[in-house]
Amino acid sequence: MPGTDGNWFEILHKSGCRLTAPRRAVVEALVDSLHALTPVDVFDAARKDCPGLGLVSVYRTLEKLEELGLVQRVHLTRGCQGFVRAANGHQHLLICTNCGKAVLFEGDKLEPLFNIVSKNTGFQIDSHWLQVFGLCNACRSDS
Amino acid sequence: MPGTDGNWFEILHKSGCRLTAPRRAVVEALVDSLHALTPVDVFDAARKDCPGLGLVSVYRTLEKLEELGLVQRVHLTRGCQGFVRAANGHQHLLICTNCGKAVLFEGDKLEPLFNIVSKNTGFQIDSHWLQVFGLCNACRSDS
DNA sequence: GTAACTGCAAACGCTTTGCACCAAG
DNA sequence: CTTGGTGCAAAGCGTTTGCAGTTAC
Repeated sequence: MPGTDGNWFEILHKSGCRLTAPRRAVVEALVDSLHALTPVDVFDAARKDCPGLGLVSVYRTLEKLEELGLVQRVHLTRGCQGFVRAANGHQHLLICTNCGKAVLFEGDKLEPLFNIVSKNTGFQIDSHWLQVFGLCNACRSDS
Repeated sequence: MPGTDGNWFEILHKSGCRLTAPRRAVVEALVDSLHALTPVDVFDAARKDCPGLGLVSVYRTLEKLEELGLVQRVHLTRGCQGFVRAANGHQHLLICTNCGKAVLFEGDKLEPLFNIVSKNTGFQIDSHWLQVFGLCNACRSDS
């Protein structure tokens, strides 16, 4: 859903943050991207808008965005340095293992499974976390 | 499933690894544990069996065990430094957010969901990854 | 004017690498 | 004897922190 960046600025503003050029650039980089981005990826992208930007500001803005639930981490086999726009409600991440494209999909259907698991294990289940890996349309055609 | 450590040694041996004291200690620490362990956790536990053990050997053994599919990473919100015994087949991880207890459960039921997602997104789905968080029986009673 | 934000440099912590020695097979 | 494994120390790298100057509001 493009065009939601106005909301992000509004949310940031409402939580007492100032809308500086470096922060704007970082936000734009993440809102515009359909891929999971590492801090350095964000840095590189945002530097085009704001050449003086420092990596530190990227980290600090990412932290704030994660705190506000606007951005979430992507966990890959080799680490969890990726960030994408956060899912709303019961959405989950689908990631292309070739190009890194990230898509959200609905996954409400898990509750029945959790009820069974809860009964069998005695756990009180609070949250879950599903990531699916595969090849996107474009990358399938290439191979 | 306790008592599977014999298999691990056999598998290691068959893939050309030598069964040294440090390696044995690291393997024992992981086989015995029902919790996700960080490299340092493993280090501490394994040092009881093998006092001269170095952290480096823990890293190197973990790498080998992951390579052989005997151990898998646990991804938590703040990082992915945890290791537990790997799941067999279609099992998934259930983790207690209080004590770190890790339990495996069957989760075959996801295929229908993936078929729908695949149809909707054009992705070819290769693998998935489900982790569930909650409180285990013991930790529920405590609170 | 005030408090939040900035970039820089230094500090930090976890992980990896180089190396000489050791031990399993 | 060969080759893989070991511990140590140092290097590496991504992230965090301290700080003085800057800027949104």
